[in-house]
Amino acid sequence: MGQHAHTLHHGTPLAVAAQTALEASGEQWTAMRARVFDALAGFARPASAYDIAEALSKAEGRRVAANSIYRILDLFVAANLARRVESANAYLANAHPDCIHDCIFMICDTCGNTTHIDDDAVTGAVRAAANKTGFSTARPVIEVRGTCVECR
Amino acid sequence: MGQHAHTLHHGTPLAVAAQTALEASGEQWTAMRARVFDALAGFARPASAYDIAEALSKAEGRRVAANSIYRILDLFVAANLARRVESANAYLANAHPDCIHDCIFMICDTCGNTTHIDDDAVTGAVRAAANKTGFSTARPVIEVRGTCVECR
DNA sequence: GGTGCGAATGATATGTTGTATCCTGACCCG
DNA sequence: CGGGTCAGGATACAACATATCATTCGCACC
Repeated sequence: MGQHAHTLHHGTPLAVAAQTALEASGEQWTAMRARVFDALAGFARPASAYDIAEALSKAEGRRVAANSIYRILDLFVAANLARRVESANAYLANAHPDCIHDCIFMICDTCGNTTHIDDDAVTGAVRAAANKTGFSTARPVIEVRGTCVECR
Repeated sequence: MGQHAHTLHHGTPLAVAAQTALEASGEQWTAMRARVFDALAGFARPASAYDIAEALSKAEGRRVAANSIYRILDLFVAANLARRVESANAYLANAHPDCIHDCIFMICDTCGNTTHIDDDAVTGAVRAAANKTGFSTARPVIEVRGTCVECR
């Protein structure tokens, strides 16, 4: 198993790690971006851009438009601060922006809770299987739909 | 590698295999379903429900609404006649509806061409990794975004 | 032959997700 | 001051997906 030590952040330390990572990729850590990150991290489950727009609109007492959220989420994904869950059309904050993995998401079809594992042996096998056909892998999307322990 | 012999169908034999598989799952093979299947199979790349609706509308000289297509596609996916490509919000005809796999799609970000491999060792490893955490896997979504041989 | 039923499809409306375009305001720099 | 760049706002629209009710058709049954 490709296990290794992670620095897992949450709460304010997570936001700090996110800021560090975003700035490391040459982008600014603005107030708006901080609020979007906090909102995203505040969701227990994958949040859509519209979920975040709504949460922010409520919190700030003004209308925040979805396209602003998309812009910022795209930035976050590019900088590894957030991940897109393709099969849910939604996003998750990344708890360890400092290290890069192809991660495997497990999405509960009943409650929506989503966890992930980083298993480089498995993700590496997926990449290898694709590359063996001549395909050049940029980004594996590995998600597992099913039922979580609580909902079993 | 979990390779094994497949009966690969295309053209009319594929439609016949599809009909057989759909009827085996207790559903009717109607004229409309046959047309949707043909339209889907006629696309080289993953096709959205709207792509199919448009193709059918043109071919039949009448407006075919998207919801009819969605209904039929859902049926096809349930009966393994078609697959949904989650990261593309689109569908592909299954070239061998007779046997069931967790398959791995490779989607070219440049040209959109999509191929797949059936590698039970790899997909089994994904299922196993998820199940080891207590998660109960129903359906792995394994898709690889990247660049195909031609676009390299 | 009429009648009632269920399955498949049609018509329409609406909800959700994602982009495009143009504009404003802040900041920096010469 | 004047002009650049960048973040974000406003608006519109495109693309994807579902909900609801109506219609049609085949078929069993009387």
